[in-house]
Amino acid sequence: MPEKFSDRLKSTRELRGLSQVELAQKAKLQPTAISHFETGSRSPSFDNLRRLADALSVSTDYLMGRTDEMKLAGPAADSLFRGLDKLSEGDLQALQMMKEALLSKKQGGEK
Amino acid sequence: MPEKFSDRLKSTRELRGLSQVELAQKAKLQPTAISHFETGSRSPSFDNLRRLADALSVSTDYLMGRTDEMKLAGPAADSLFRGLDKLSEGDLQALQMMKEALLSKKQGGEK
DNA sequence: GTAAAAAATGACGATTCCGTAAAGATTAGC
DNA sequence: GCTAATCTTTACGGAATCGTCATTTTTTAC
Repeated sequence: MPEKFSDRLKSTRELRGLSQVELAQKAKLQPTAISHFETGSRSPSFDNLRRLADALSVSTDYLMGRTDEMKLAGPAADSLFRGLDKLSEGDLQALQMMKEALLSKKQGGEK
Repeated sequence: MPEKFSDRLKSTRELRGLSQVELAQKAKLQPTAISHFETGSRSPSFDNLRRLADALSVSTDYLMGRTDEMKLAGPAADSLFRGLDKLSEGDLQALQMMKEALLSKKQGGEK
C-alpha cells in the first residue's frame, strides 16, 4: 500500500490505464513533469496538484497520502453521479450490476 | 459559502478561533505566509498545504475548494459507490453513458 | 481618542517549481 | 536480436514560493 505522493500518483495513473503522456495531456502538464513527480524529484505546485487530482478523479488527500481512502472525487465523479437521485430503485440496481460486471472484468486477471 | 482557497483558509482558521500568528505556530510557518495565503497573493507549496490542513484538521480537498461536488445521499447510491475507484477511465465513461441513458428514458428531457 | 493586537504589504536573496528541450535508459512487442 | 513506446534524467531561463525582516494599515479594546 503506497503512501508517498510519488507512489500514489503512479499507482493511480496505472489504475486508470494511462501512460505518463496521456495523463499529461489530460492534466495539461508536461510529460516530464509527471515523471519528476513519480520519481520524487519534484513536488507539484498548488495548481498542478489540483490538475492531477482532477485528471485522475481522486482526492488530493489521497494523492498526498493523508488518507488511505481512495474515494472518487472531483468533476468527473460529480458528472457521473449527477442526477442519480432521480433514478428509480430498479435503474439503480441495473447500474449497480453493470458496475460489478466491469469490476469483475478488471479483477479477473490477478489479485 | 467560500470556494476559493484563500477564503476557505481564513474561514476555517476563524472557526478554530486562531489568529494568524497562532496558526503559524501550529503549522510551523511564518505569520507572513498565512497572510499571503489569505489575501491570495501566494499559493501554498505542497508541504505547506499539508501543514495547514494538519494544523486545522481539515482535508486538503476542502481547503482547496474541491469537496463540495461530491455529495450523494441514500443507501443505494452508497453501494453504487463502492469499488468505483478501481475502474478504468473507459469503464467510468461506460457507466456514465448508461446512467444517462437511464435518466433520459425516465424523464425524456434533459438538463 | 489612544494603545495594543492583528493583519496586510513590500522587499531581499535563496530555493523550488515551471515549461521546454534534448539525450539516455528502460520496457514491450515482434 | 531489433524497433518502438515508455519512462528517466539533465539542463536551461523564467517564474513563483520560501523564510526573514521592516513597515504600514486595519481592527480591537480600553
